[in-house]
Amino acid sequence: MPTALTNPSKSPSLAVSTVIFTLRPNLAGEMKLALALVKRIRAPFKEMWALPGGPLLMNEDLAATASNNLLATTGLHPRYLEQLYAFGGLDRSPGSQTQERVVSVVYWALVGSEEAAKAIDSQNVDWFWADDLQKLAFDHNLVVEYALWRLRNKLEYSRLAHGFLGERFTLAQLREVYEAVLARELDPGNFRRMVEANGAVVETGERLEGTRHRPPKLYRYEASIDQTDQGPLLKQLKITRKKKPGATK
Amino acid sequence: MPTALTNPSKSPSLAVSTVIFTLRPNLAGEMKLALALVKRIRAPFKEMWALPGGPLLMNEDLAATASNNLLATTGLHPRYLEQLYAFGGLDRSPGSQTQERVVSVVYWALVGSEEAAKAIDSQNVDWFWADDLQKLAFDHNLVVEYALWRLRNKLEYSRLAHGFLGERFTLAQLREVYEAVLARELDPGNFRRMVEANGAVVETGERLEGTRHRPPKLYRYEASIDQTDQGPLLKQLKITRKKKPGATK
DNA sequence: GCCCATATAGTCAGTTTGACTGTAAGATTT
DNA sequence: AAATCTTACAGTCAAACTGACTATATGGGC
Repeated sequence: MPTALTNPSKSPSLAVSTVIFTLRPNLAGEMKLALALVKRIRAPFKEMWALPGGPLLMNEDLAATASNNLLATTGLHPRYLEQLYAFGGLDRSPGSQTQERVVSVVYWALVGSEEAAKAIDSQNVDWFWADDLQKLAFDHNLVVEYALWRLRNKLEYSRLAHGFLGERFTLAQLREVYEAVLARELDPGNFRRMVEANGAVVETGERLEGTRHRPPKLYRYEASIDQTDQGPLLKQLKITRKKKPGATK
Repeated sequence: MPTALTNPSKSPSLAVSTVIFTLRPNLAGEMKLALALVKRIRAPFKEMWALPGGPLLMNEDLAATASNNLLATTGLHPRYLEQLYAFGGLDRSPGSQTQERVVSVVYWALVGSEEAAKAIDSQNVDWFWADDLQKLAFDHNLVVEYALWRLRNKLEYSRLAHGFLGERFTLAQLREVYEAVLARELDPGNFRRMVEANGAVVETGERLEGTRHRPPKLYRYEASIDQTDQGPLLKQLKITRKKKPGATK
């Protein structure tokens, strides 16, 4: 029987994995960035933690596969989903000479904090702090590191934070998201100035009552300003909403 | 015989395509951004121009496939090569119900101007201006648009321009690259200030002789500063670099 | 009422950015 | 050889931006 390398006419198979981020309060009550991992139940890397994923099916979009996978493992729907990278090295799995070679298209996703809290309920799925990660299966440490880097870079010039928050939020809550993702404190005044200058966040007119201090205003994202910064790729999605037959790109 | 959609257990096959950029002088002698396309010789989209590409072989890296493909079609070696995106929609090819579904991992590459000039010599391969593109096969117009967007965004905070230039170059030549890629004019003084502040470009001590005006200094890229900005992905290749340059005078 | 905690507003200096002006030096023209 | 042309290179100025900081506002708890 020919091994993978002696049969180069056969194409490697495709899988889709997802780095699922959320914010969770730690023991001290601070919001920290966490991600969902699943425990492998078979070789290779049996018993180690890994990113959730699965094969790409013939009748499913890449993004749909990621989304469905996310739903299957965590029971959640992503608030944000973006392709990260396609990993296709020859040595991604140990003993790859005799095994199937797999190319993984990795997505990264954000899920809301409240949903995430009550979501996972399985021995083999759990949340882990993003900044203090053990050795994971395959090349998943590198994958996570890259996803973290992308998340932190994109946060600045997009409305990514919305993926962690509800519809209405105070500036302090928004700042808390930024602080958790960037893993450093931000000056409240300067943060307010930055957000107001951006213009993507507007007042709702309401205030959050019930605090033991001055009630802060509630804000929301201005829907018309969608600067998620994927460049021309968003055209893909918007155009698919059009009617089916004979449509031109 | 089951078609693709009725046999979802089979995984889609994998291809690698590449957007190959170079700079070429137009009729007026100005450097403009161009890209290499190949003419399709069979259906679908027969006779239309498309991005060069081919299937992913079992014993080749994703990047190696892109690089080899580039060499096969243009006879050139890339000066820069980076993964762009994995395109895997269900409707990428017309009549996809009865055909193989293909997921394309797309790379984008830079090749030097001089090499590019004497490279392509085939009826079915040619250079096209990036800013004035006809309708291409498949979803390749979208792919090119995205590659263009990435190139323009990355140019600012990396040493991408090196991919178009020789080892030694004047600031005017470097500025010409920027102007061609960004498709707008830049102030020479401010450009010089920006480059000097960055620190990745240093004087060689030589000057370019033979011009009909004051001879400009020749510069080169400082090899130690490699800020191509792929985040942690570079660790894959080489274990180097830790700090960002940051401070400026 | 007073105090406390946070919201919100404003200040200030250092840095960056775009537009612009001035001077240097080799080649070409007269 | 002097005038002139063209680009290299240097410097100025104001507006915008940034990080650090101070001051005031306003509810709840006492």
